[in-house]
Amino acid sequence: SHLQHHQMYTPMYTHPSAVVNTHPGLSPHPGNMHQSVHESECDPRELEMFAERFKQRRIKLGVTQADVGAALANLKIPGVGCLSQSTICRFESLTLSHNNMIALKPILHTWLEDAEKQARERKAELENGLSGDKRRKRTSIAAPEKRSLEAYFAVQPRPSGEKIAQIAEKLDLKKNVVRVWFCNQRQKQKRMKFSAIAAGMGLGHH
DNA sequence: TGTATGCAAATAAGG
DNA sequence: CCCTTATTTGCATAC
Repeated sequence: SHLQHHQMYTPMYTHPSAVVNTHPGLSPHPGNMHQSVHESECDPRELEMFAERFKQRRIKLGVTQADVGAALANLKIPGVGCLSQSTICRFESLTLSHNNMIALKPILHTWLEDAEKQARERKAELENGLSGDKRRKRTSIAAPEKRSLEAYFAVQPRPSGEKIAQIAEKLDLKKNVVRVWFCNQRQKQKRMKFSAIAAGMGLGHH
């Protein structure tokens, strides 16, 4: 239960095979992929090379990270929609978790092949009506609302569903947004408590 | 103007 | 349906 360890994909010195799992004794389960397919492609080295080559080829195509992210939706792969510029950027710089890198690799690989193929065919006709695809939306909670939520949290960190609905209405936010906010706030609280303890143990700095 | 990044929403998966 | 824990992304905004 180590929170906040968003173990980034560390390019160097990672053993080719001893990765993937965050918890030695717990369930691995990234969905339920059959890791038997091709494990050679999980090699950090291989990923590092792919990411670099991907960027080179992308630039050669004259496409931006944002373009790639948006274009992924046109690929129409089952569970794949578009991604943000941020994510593409992080993939190229290997600042995503190792598992995340592995999950995204085949998708970006497909896009690259497709894009180069089209470029070859001078198929100059971009985006048509297109993609009824969904991108994960991120709500931006304004400062005033955030302050109110913090005030509610201070008095009651775990409001009932009823209370949450009430707060949501008062702040003009979706109930689910408020519910998730409280969940995330609880996680944050826990992280803070941990780092505070760590600091108290002298593991911190100062 | 494209690219990084910090902070933290949204999701996944087991209860 | 909601929670927790672990993770995956995206908005905003700094380079």
